[in-house]
Amino acid sequence: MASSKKSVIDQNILITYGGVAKRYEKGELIYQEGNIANFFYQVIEGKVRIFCANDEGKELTRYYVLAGQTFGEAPILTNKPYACTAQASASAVVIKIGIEKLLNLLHDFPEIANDLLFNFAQKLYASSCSTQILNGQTPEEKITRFLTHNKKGGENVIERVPFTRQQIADFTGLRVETVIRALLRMNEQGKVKIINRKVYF
Amino acid sequence: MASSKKSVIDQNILITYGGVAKRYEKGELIYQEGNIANFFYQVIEGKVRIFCANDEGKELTRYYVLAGQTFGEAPILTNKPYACTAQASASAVVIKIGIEKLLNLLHDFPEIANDLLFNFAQKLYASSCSTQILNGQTPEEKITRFLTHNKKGGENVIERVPFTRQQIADFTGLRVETVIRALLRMNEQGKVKIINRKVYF
DNA sequence: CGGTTACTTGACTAGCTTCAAGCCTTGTGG
DNA sequence: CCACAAGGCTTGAAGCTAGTCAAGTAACCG
Repeated sequence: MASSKKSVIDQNILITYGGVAKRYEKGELIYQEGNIANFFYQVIEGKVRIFCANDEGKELTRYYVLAGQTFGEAPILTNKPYACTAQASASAVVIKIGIEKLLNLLHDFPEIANDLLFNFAQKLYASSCSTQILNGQTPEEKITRFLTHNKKGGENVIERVPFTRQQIADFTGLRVETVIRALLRMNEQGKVKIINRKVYF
Repeated sequence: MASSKKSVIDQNILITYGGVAKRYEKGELIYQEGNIANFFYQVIEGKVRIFCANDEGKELTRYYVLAGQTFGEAPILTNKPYACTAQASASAVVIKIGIEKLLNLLHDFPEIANDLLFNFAQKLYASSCSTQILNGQTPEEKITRFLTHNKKGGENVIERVPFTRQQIADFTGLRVETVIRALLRMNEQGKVKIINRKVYF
């Protein structure tokens, strides 16, 4: 089995140092907000959604973790309870590894620690961006920021938005109806294009 | 000059590798949202406020950086424009160092890279917490989360809240009046104590 | 073709923001 | 020691708008 070049940490190395793979079915929770953090995770297959819930149970999507990417790092390294909940958003396989084992691994492979540093920097940056989204005053502003941050192409490229209105709502903290009405206004103003219910930005 | 034990990176090492110290007066901007990221910063003295502004100019405080702590790391390591603005919230001295010089430093001092990893983990965690604050539905919920995250003592300790109502507003994205009215309700409900205009939680 | 999911629309409401005005507290200078 | 300025805090009234609820319609998928 060739190691995946895209993984933050080579999965064979994770296994060698005591990592354990496990499959989670769609909707299953991997850990919950408030739980004591015991493991560091890396996705092998599928997709994991990280979200936090407020008192009324409304879930705000923080981000999705794809194959090769890690999650649950911050709480385990800072010895804090998880601040978010991790849920398999489709059938997923993840490797989990305890803190001591991870530290052994990082000790033996300093270049992985270095990779992790850059990886953390990316997450920090993404986190700043999502704060910007939530700081927007109007739904239009929040949605525009969200769409901008998630553009693959450059500024002048118009591309199909790969999110449902519900997903946009979950990322921006708005309600579906609000997202729909805001997108309609933005369509009239030419800020987005809606063709056959598909959104282009 | 003895090196400060509390600094993320020993300031003498920073200087040796080409870091430059500079003083900023109260209110002065160190870098602005959208600027190209050129430097990594560490505070020597004073306090720096990191905030992001929305289209209407309303500023959301992300966090304050105290002496010994770093800021501006994520954008420079990911080669992105700054997502926030950094402003001296009191007269402050900061050291700035370019990316190549920093990478040389990290290469020569792997243990500093390791410290930085834990430092990043703490920032990521703090970032998750501030997202939770913004995800709160009601002002009460936002304020409670903010106060909880900023408690020094344990759950059962009641202590003076070291923030003005305006500062709480800037952290939670609310308006002063809303914070005042929410705190009054929370006082009636026994969730906080207001004695002589000082808030205890 | 039938069931499920995604999207849409309208009416109503709650509550945060805004604007305006005034009060209290603290620190400073004469 | 007092007067005053400045910043922080408080209050009230009014309006806007996102949230909520309810009832649909359209697209997708097996």
